[in-house]
Amino acid sequence: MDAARKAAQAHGYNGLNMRSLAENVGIKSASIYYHFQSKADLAAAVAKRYWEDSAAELLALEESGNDALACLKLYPATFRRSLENDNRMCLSSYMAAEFDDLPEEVKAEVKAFADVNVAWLAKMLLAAGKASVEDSADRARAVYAAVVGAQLVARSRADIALYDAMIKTYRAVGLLPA
Amino acid sequence: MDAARKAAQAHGYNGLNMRSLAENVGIKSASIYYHFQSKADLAAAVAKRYWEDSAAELLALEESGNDALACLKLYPATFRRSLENDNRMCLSSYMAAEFDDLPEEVKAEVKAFADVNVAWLAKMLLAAGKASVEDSADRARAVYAAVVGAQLVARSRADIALYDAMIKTYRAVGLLPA
DNA sequence: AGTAATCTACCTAACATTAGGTAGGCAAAC
DNA sequence: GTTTGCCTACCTAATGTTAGGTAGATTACT
Repeated sequence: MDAARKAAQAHGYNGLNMRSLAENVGIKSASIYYHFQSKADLAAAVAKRYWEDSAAELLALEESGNDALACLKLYPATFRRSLENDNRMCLSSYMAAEFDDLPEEVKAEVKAFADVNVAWLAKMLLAAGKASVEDSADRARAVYAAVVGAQLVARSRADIALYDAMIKTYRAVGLLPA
Repeated sequence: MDAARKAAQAHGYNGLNMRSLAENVGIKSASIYYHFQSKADLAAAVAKRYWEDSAAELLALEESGNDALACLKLYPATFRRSLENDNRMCLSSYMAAEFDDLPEEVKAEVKAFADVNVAWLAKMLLAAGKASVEDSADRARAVYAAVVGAQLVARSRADIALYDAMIKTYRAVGLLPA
């Protein structure tokens, strides 16, 4: 599943390949079917674990003694790590592009990732006094989309500095707390 | 090429398929190879026309009597149109996700689209007094990334209202002129 | 304790389908 | 009469997936 996640973060659902995945893990592709019913099933499991890990990471951040403002400042780093990891991108972002061609079961998990992130951001924005109860959800979605976009653009140039520059600008204009 | 563009906007380079493309146009897939040497060649041509059309559209906007500020206000509408068109997305954004697996010739055209858009945005931001000479490029890239991200997120929910809400928030925080 | 049954995690070999791509031919247009 | 645009009929490689089998560990039964 870890290898599958990495592959999907680099090549998407469509580019995820049972044979090379198996090869990476050191087994034959047929053996994958002992663990997962289908490629869709595998991808759904991977996407599920992906947002669960993200949720756990965000919760840990929240409970690590950092206040809401500090958490918000650290948020872009979570997306930066994908780029650091061989210029990969967020699994959910890649699959958002492929969305119309995704099996239903995968779609649901992809949505969940965005939901988890937006909900966390909304909570933090509210707690940090950066948004009101009414607009925290909207603000959170905007922040999420902007960060996702920055990652996508930076990836297409394989340039993390570009990501950093965009995040910096988001902060300068007040989309993200400085 | 028009059909290929539409297909690529919905399914990406990887999802672009010579057979169904030919079928859509009413010819056989072999006949495509009379016009284009390869799938990569076709995709490069499509991507090239795509950014050329975008450049022409932005130039037209600029020369239509609108001032820089008005142009900036209209910019998000260009990305909105893709969503209006059967929930498609920007060709360049989709291919930015697929970037590592793209043929060299296609990569170049995908980059060109972003360059054209960022350059235009930088020019407008500067002219509208929304950025200085030093930071107009950075600001432009941030705007571009944010809009791209909003389109990606909205597409994954097939919800244009979501796109509008995010653009509205970008304006509220000052990333885009209100 | 020793044997039988079952489970685990993989294998080889093939399946059907789809992909991009090619060779050569045919008909209309210039 | 050559160029244009398309065709039929393939090819090769790759895809997800299945069938059938196997070595070794685990469990159940006598």
